[in-house]
Amino acid sequence: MLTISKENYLKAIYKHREGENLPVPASYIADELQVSNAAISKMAKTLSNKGLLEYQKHKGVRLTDEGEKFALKVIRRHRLWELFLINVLGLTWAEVHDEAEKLEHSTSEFLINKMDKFLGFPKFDPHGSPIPDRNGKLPELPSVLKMSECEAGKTYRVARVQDGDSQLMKYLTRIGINLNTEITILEKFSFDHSINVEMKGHHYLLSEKVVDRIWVADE
Amino acid sequence: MLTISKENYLKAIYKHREGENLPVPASYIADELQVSNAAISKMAKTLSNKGLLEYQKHKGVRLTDEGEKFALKVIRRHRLWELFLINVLGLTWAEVHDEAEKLEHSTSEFLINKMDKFLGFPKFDPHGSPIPDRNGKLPELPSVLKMSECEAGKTYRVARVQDGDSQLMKYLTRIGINLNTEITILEKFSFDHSINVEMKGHHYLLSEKVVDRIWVADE
DNA sequence: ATACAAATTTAACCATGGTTAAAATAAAAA
DNA sequence: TTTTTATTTTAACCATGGTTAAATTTGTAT
Ligand SMILES: [Mn+2]
Ligand SMILES: [Mn+2]
Ligand SMILES: [Mn+2]
Ligand SMILES: [Mn+2]
Repeated sequence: MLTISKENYLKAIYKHREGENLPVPASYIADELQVSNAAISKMAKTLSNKGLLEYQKHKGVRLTDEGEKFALKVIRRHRLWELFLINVLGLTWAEVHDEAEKLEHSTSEFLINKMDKFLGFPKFDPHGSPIPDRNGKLPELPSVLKMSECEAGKTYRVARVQDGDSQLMKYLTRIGINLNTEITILEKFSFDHSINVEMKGHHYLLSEKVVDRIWVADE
Repeated sequence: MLTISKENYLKAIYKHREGENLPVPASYIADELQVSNAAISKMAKTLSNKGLLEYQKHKGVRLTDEGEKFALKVIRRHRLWELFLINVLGLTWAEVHDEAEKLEHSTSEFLINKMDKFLGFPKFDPHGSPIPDRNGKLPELPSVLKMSECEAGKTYRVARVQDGDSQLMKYLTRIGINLNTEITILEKFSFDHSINVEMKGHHYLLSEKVVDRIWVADE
């Protein structure tokens, strides 16, 4: 069994690339986990000695197959917990991430499989992120694009949002953005990358920070 | 927030006395937490400096009011999790303790209160142990006696069992002992403290180890 | 009262996962 | 190509929560 710290490192590394296995720079991990760069260098060695990372000095780290397996386990637990807390206990979009961040390290394989079954073997979590199955296999991903790359004039459907920032989640809830919400792009402003949209009869000017954290699909 | 270790220490100390606030010997805690006596001495100082324990060398430790408050919070989380896992996910009597032992340290006040409400503010956990409410108040305890102190010839109802040993829990399940099971004491053997009982038409010889971990009430 | 045994505490040590400050390396600019 | 800046690594240090072995205290028998 890995420690909580090690699980968080592997998850952070996986999240950065999510798909392609490109080297992840130390500073990204440091930022994500809120620790110093020095801590990353040290842990990179440790995890690399355990065979979970490929690590060459000054070249960032990459997950080995073994490392990826562990990362996917943690992500599976995280995402199943988020869905479970919403479906069963009625928590909100904005509330589940922080709870899942802790529960993901205290959940046995046995328990998470029970939860998975209870939920009907879901393929996506409440933020639209894919849930690895018990073998670590991800579902086929729908084709999505970042809202910042949308075409003006077209209408899209929200397919995924970046969770983790509960402020952002509250804001989205507040203005009524949820998974599958239909949004029409009215105008894109290149000087600050904000986007003017129409949604349920209302107009909103969404800042760069927001449109960079929402993925949409053709309706 | 306390660390996982500190939460476990406080819980272990509370569990030893469960009611009267008598000093708890170091060796009991060491045994319960599977650490050395030396670790207990050190932690006793630490927790006493934090105002959670009264500690005088060679005289054991006692929880302060503050310490007891924290212990009860951990116990609340533990017992609510056990009930939740049985009621919602269908885990068994024998399975829940170990899961709860980990989840109890990763559950926010917010989440545990949601669970409490979801379960209908239960007063007892699946093993018959009382659940502290959100203010740390315990329900009134039913009058029970240890099975080892029962009278031959009388019939009792199982009111509480000591969880924590999953082997024991499996054994009890195996022979059909559950909360509220009716048991008639046939004969007590003083030479090894075993007891011969009748239950659902079957006879069983229960060892001292077993009868010492079951509490019953008059039917 | 003395000796012995048991329980407890101290001392010295260790692994883990952090920190800050300095050194080294890589990348970007001049 | 040289200089400057940004990133990463190393070094020295620290807190936490463990360990074992030795010393101390307490309780029990003689
Ligand atoms: Mn999340
Ligand atoms: Mn986490
Ligand atoms: Mn339990
Ligand atoms: Mn525990």
